[in-house]
Amino acid sequence: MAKKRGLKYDKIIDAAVKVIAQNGYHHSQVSKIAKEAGVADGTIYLYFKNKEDILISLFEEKMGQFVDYIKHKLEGVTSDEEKLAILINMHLAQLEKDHNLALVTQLELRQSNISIRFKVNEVLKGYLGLIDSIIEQGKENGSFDEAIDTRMMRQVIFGSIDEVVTNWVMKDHRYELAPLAEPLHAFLMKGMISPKRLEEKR
Amino acid sequence: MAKKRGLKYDKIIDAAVKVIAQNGYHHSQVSKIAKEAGVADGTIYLYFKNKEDILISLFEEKMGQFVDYIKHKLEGVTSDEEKLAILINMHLAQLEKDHNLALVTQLELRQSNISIRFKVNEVLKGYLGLIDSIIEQGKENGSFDEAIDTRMMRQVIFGSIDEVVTNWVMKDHRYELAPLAEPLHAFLMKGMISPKRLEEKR
Amino acid sequence: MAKKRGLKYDKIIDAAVKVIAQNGYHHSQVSKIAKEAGVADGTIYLYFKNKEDILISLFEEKMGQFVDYIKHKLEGVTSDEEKLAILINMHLAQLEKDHNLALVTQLELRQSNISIRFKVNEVLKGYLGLIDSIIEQGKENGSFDEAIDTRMMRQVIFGSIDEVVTNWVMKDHRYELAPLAEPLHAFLMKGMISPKRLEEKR
Amino acid sequence: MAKKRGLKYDKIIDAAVKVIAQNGYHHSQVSKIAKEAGVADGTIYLYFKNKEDILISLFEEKMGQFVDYIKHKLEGVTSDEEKLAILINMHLAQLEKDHNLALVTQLELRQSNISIRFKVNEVLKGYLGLIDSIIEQGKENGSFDEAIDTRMMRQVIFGSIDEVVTNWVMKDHRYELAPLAEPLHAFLMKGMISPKRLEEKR
DNA sequence: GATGAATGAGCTTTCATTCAT
DNA sequence: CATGAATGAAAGCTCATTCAT
Repeated sequence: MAKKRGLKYDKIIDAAVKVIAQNGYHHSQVSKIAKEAGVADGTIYLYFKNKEDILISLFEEKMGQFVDYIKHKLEGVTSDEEKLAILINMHLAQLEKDHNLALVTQLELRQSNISIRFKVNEVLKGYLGLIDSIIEQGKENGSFDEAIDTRMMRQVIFGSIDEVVTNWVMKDHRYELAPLAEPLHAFLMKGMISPKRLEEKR
Repeated sequence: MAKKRGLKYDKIIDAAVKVIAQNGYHHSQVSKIAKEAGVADGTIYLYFKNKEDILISLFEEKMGQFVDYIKHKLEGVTSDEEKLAILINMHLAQLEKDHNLALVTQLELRQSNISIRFKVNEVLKGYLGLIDSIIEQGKENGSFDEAIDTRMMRQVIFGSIDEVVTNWVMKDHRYELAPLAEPLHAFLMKGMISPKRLEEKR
Repeated sequence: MAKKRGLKYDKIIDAAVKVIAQNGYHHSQVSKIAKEAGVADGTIYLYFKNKEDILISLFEEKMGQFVDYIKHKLEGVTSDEEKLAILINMHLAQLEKDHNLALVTQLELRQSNISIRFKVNEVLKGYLGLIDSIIEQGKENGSFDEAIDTRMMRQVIFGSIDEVVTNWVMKDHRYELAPLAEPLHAFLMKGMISPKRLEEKR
Repeated sequence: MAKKRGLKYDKIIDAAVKVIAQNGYHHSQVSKIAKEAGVADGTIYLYFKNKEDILISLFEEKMGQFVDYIKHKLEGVTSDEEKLAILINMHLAQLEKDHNLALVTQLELRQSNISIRFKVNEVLKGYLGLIDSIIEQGKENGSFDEAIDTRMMRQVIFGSIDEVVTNWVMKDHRYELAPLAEPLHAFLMKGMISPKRLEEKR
């Protein structure tokens, strides 16, 4: 029933990001999104099951691109430390490039009800899995401290980045975000680096 | 008009925590909270300006107690490292003690609209300021690395703790939370400790 | 939740009969009924579960009065033949007195969906049971032919009266209805009278 | 514009009967009927003016066949009493043979709005006229009581049969319908038979 | 202070119908 | 003839807030 492809599908997704960023989730009526997309209200329902589905699809779509892009950037990189650096950098850079998207993912998407939150988390798993795999590989390669619990390390990494971005959004994007990647990476590395590798560095 | 004190004031706050935790934010009508509190719908408006005000007051009230309690625990503690350990420990322990409150602060409160988010952030500033002061003092005392930006360090600390708690809540409190304080503290300390102090440790 | 009594309850029922008779069921918006009743839209939902519930309650209310009234008229009547005469007469006379109600029961109420039809039938059972008891008693008393199946006889009686009323409604009440009671009764009696009683009559 | 003939015309009519019987009138969207008929939504509008027109045409078509078939069966029958017996029998037997059609004519068709009801009644006139002509002829031939009003007699006949069928449909076709024709006919005849003929019978 | 009946604004979704291809 | 993607009007119901008692 709901077609997940087509020119209008993309138009509606983009309209939704814009309208929700501008008006907030609770004031983004379907009719407003339709108008912005240049389609009739009913057309929305040819492409999406309901209003919730717009939100989830929006996140799936953008998050998918996001993860794919980062994976692409990581290809060929051998240093585990650098991998983490690239991930943090891309995360901040991508959201800095699209203020509206940042607003939606950091604030509006979290206003939705819990059933959406769970679906969002499902989508997020792809990204969290990516972080996990970087950590695991680093531990195997002897780059990262084997003693550290992967889940905890991932929570610190994702929680830190997320908090940094949210603070930036709530401060109205008044400062540059990407430059915060380097010190954040440096800080995290001090906690993650394996004792042996630390020794070598001296 | 809205009195911020009284027996019924407290009853309503506690009813709100319970009702929101049980039913979710979007299904917590004012009438339901009134019923749980054992007062009439209209009575709510003698103590709170509107529904938003219940939420914000709830957070102010609980967060205030939370911060006061941690401040109290920190009194007399001289080691900066230990201060941070206590803060993390208290944070996790307090929320583990009250599942309902954890549900409300980690998930439900964030579903409200942005104007509430900003007011909640205002309340949160007291707690974030506490973290900042621990960091600053630690830097002054030579316990923490002076080179690290205080804001970033606070974002990492708060973001990490918050992510750890949210994961625990979304996993239905299926594991113990407080034991996660120690490894988290250890991890963070590796990134924060001053080079000089690190040297001494060897 | 839905209060089945009160001044406004009656006002809404009466408004519904009027509005539905005038506009037809599908063009009788809840807001229109509320306006006619002189209450707010939301007030409707303090007294009725939903729009369907107005219809069913309307029928319950009116049918209840209808059956009670006929039962009252039958009190003290001993002749089974006369009982049937009174029932037919009352049925036609009552509906003739209230054109709007006749319109609603004969046409509009049957436009509703099947779930309503079944509930309406449930309410109707009280009336059909009354007819059944007249038949049974007549058979016991030797007034009516024992050989005739009660259910079939009731279907003929009710079906005939109903068809007569519906024809009158669809002909815009352009002729008098009550006078049709006598010939209808006479006709039905010829089929129902017991052979023995018939013999006596000669 | 709307062609009343063609292969697809019949396909759509039959699809409508099936879909309405299965899903109920209010859940029988044009698109569903189109799908069942194996044509595009738009094609419906090449054969029918609008949705109402499908319903009316359906009834015209089926009712026409129905009346033709009964007329055919009545050919050559000379006894007026037997004519009525055949009519009742055919009426019940035809609907018993097609449960879907019975569902549609007895319940679903009556859920449509009043303008349809009037058009349906127009179509019904052919059948009612047939009943009328049997009555009139019977009165002329001295078989039926001349004193009885033809319209009333027809209302009793049609009302009774209709009620019998509706009861059967609402009881989910749980018993056999055709066997009810004989007692119904016998009952009606007792009221209709002319006094003179009755005398002869003794 | 306390009550709770009443208010009425606000929005998602369906589906008959059209028309460019 | 046939298609089916697109249209857009239309309405039931909820719930925060008020105010007469």
